[in-house]
Order: sequence, then C-alpha cells, then structure tokens
Amino acid sequence: MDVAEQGIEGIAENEAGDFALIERALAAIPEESLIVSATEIFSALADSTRFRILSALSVGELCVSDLLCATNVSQSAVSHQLRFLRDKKLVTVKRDGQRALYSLTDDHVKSLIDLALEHAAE
Amino acid sequence: MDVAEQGIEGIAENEAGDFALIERALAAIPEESLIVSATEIFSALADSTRFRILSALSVGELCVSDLLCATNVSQSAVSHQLRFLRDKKLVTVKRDGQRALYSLTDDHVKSLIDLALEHAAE
DNA sequence: TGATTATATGAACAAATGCTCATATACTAA
DNA sequence: TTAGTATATGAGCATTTGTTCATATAATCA
Repeated sequence: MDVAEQGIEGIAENEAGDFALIERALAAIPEESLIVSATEIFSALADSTRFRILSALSVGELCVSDLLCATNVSQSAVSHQLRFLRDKKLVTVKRDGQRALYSLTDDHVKSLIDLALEHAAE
Repeated sequence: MDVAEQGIEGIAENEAGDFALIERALAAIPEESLIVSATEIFSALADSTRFRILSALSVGELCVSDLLCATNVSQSAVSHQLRFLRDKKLVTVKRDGQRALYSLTDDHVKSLIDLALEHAAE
C-alpha cells in the first residue's frame, strides 16, 4: 500500500508483475546503521594482513610477536592493524608483562572466516 | 615434529607451554590462494553500495534500474560496481531485451550478509 | 530511418588504505 | 639507574578505491 506506491514511483517503467519482487528486494536492504556496521566487519576481513591476524586469533589468545609470525609485514604494520581491529572492537587486548595478549572479541568473526573459506574452496 | 621445530625457530622467545597454541594458530591460517579468494569476497561486501546491491539481489533477479533504487549513487556507479561483482563471479547477468538481469551466483553471499548483520545487531 | 530507453565504459580525481621509517612508550632485568 | 625487549604511534608516501562526467553501445519503438 504505502510502501508499494512509494516503490512504484521510484521504479517507474517496470511491469506490474515485478513490483512485489522489487519491493521485497528494497525491503531486504538493512537500515543505514546496520549497513555501516556490517561493511565495517567486512572491511576488517578484506585485507590479507588482518585476515591472517584474525585467523590466527580464532584459535586463541596470542601476543604481537606471535602475530608477527602469522603475517608477512613489519611489526609496525601489525601494530597498526591491531589498533584498527581494536577500534572496530573486533579484538581485545590485555597486558601480560611486556606482552600484549590479543584475542577475538566474539566468534562471529570466526564464523565469517569459515563461511568465506567454504565459498573460496570452489 | 617438523612443524613444531620450524615454529620454534620463528617464534624465538616464548615459553615452552605456549608452543602448541602458536602452532595451532599458524596452522589455522589458510594458504595464500584461499586468503586471496576469501579477502576478495569480503572486499566485495565491504562497500556500502555493493552491500546494498548484493542485499537486494539476495531476494532475486533484478535489473540495473532496480538496483539504482537500492543505492544512493549514479547509474554509472552502479554499472561500475556490477562490473566489479561480475569480475569476481559474485553475480551473473542475463540480457532480457533492453534490460540486464542480475542475480547472485550462489548463496554464500547471502549467508555472509546474514551473519554480519547478526553480529552488527549487538 | 531517428528517437528513446537501458546499460556499459573510459578518463580523471579526491579520498581512503596499508605500508615503512623513525621514534616513543612500557615493562623487565641487571 | 641503564640496557634490552615488546609494543605503539606519527609522518610521509605510493597505491587503491569509489565516484562523477561524458560518451559509447544495445535494444526497442514510432
């Protein structure tokens, strides 16, 4: 009704039979704040250095020099990426003497990695 | 054995008790080609325009002007992004008269979107 | 045919990204 | 304290990204 007519104006020239599908498609698009959050997680996983870091952490808590082994970049680069991941709340740190122990904040990240690998393996 | 000793050299100063974990962490990192594929999918989902396009397509086949309604950018931008998604094999096109009908290549993408939204909703 | 609608593409550009280098901070041990 | 190890940060830079503008191609219709 309201929604349908709003859609009709936006879409203009389509045949009537497709309106329902288009409406559903537009309805399937989450609201902006959710899009921002979702694309942020995907951005975090979209870089190979961060992907390696997060993959490694999916097994458990690790310190920066461990994560250095997990990547192909400098210690500085790892620290910068860890800062990025901290800011996005995807990892948390805790100090242990000289070490900084990082771990995944929750396991959605691990699920996402597994799903993507499943897709990649085709 | 082989693997463990290789790890010990790389890691250098850690206490013996942590080697097992570190080994498992390094083993959890997929091989390069899988990382490339996985980060490519995540990149595709890491942009709000593409995210909107893929969300909309998760409901079914749509033409470019429908997808234009689903985004906030120009027709040209949508076309460019569709080209990107085609190149990455995430969507497929089929011509229908003047229209180009796009659809998702498979539904891993939809699963990834759903998982990310689940995480985002916290 | 020419006009119209739908989609695609190339060029150019601003903004974002990811890295390294140099350096700073934090903690430990002698 | 000083030296050594572990981590963090700021600046600078090259590369990548996403967009718009202008235009090209494709298909339909009068």
